[in-house]
Amino acid sequence: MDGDTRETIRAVALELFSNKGFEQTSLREIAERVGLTKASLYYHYSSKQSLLLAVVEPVITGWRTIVDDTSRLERTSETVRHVVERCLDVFITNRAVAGIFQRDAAGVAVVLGELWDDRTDLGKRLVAWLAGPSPTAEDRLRAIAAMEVLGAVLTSATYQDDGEFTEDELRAVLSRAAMDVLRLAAEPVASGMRKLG
Amino acid sequence: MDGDTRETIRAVALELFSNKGFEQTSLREIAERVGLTKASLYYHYSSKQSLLLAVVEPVITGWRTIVDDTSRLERTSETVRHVVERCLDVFITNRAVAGIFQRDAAGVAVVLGELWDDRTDLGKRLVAWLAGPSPTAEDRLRAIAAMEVLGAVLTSATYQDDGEFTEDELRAVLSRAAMDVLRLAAEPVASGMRKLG
DNA sequence: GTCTATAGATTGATAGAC
DNA sequence: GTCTATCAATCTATAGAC
Repeated sequence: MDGDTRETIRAVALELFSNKGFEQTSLREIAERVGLTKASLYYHYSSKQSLLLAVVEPVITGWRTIVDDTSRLERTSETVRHVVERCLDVFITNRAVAGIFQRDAAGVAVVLGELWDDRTDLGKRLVAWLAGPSPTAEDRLRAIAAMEVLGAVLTSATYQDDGEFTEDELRAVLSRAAMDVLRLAAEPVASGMRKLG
Repeated sequence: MDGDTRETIRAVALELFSNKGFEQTSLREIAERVGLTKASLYYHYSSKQSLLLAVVEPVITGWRTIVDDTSRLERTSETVRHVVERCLDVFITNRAVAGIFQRDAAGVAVVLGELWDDRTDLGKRLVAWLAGPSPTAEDRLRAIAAMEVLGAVLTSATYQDDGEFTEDELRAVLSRAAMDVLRLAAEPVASGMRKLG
């Protein structure tokens, strides 16, 4: 267990970046927490930027996969729900990284450069798909709002002091709420008429 | 027109803080833009923190008023809609300040200290009211998600490259979307049965 | 692989002349 | 009220011994 050090550094960096923000976290602080000196970090990562990349890049890559898959799908009530749930899973699984983007967007954008623009473009593509073909302004705004709903995965912790929501609650409630925003909620069976549009 | 300088500084700071983030904006940069030296800024504002306060405090105070007013209201479909719309107005009117909170939360939280905690508490109180009395986990999560929907006022600009949404579109669409998330959407008249719960 | 020591740059803030 | 000059702190990053 020796290439372990590199991974330990990455884990500590992820935690600190996520809790305090990227710019607010110094390499000195990371080094202390790992039990090394600042200089030793540079043996494992050539710069603070490369450390951020190690933390962030795999998540963006995964995100890209989802968006690419999505663009090949026809947009129906079922596929939208499927995509929404897949996005939720990414948000839940990668809460920490998503938290970096959310809490320190300003600081991170500068350092990530093109990769940040990539991330933005992926968001745009996803929203465009969610909004459907030849969307009205309302369709596009609701697609954006639906993505915001998924972001509640991250902010929910702020509003709860006594324990968090379970992952199942987040998944179940937020996917339904997002579908509501997109006006694709399943018709309640009791009220008759299964298909209406 | 001489106390103007102080106001000019504030305006420039607001713009830069909002676009680049608080920590990412140096006093040197603000001074250059205003046409002064760094040292001269300190004649008008005693510190970078006090400059941030001048930008941010009035908005938080306004926000507090809304939340205080709200807690005195009984929660009905109509009052919820009213509160949602009032929140939307604050978001729209103070887009720039809200953008500071959203894009550089990490950097701003440290400097604002107790005032940041105040802001957080106001958010919690509003969400608690929106969730209604003795709420389930779903009620609380949906209240949080509804607030996120209002945040689309800020992010919508990111997703649009060709022109922005009008304020009227933001107001109309996002208030309806938030009500959908809260499951308080007006019953469509055509489907009969006005009151169901 | 880890260390000490330090370079080089930037920042928030102050002193004091005008 | 604005300036020049400077301080002290902090940060990323590098050099070189072990």
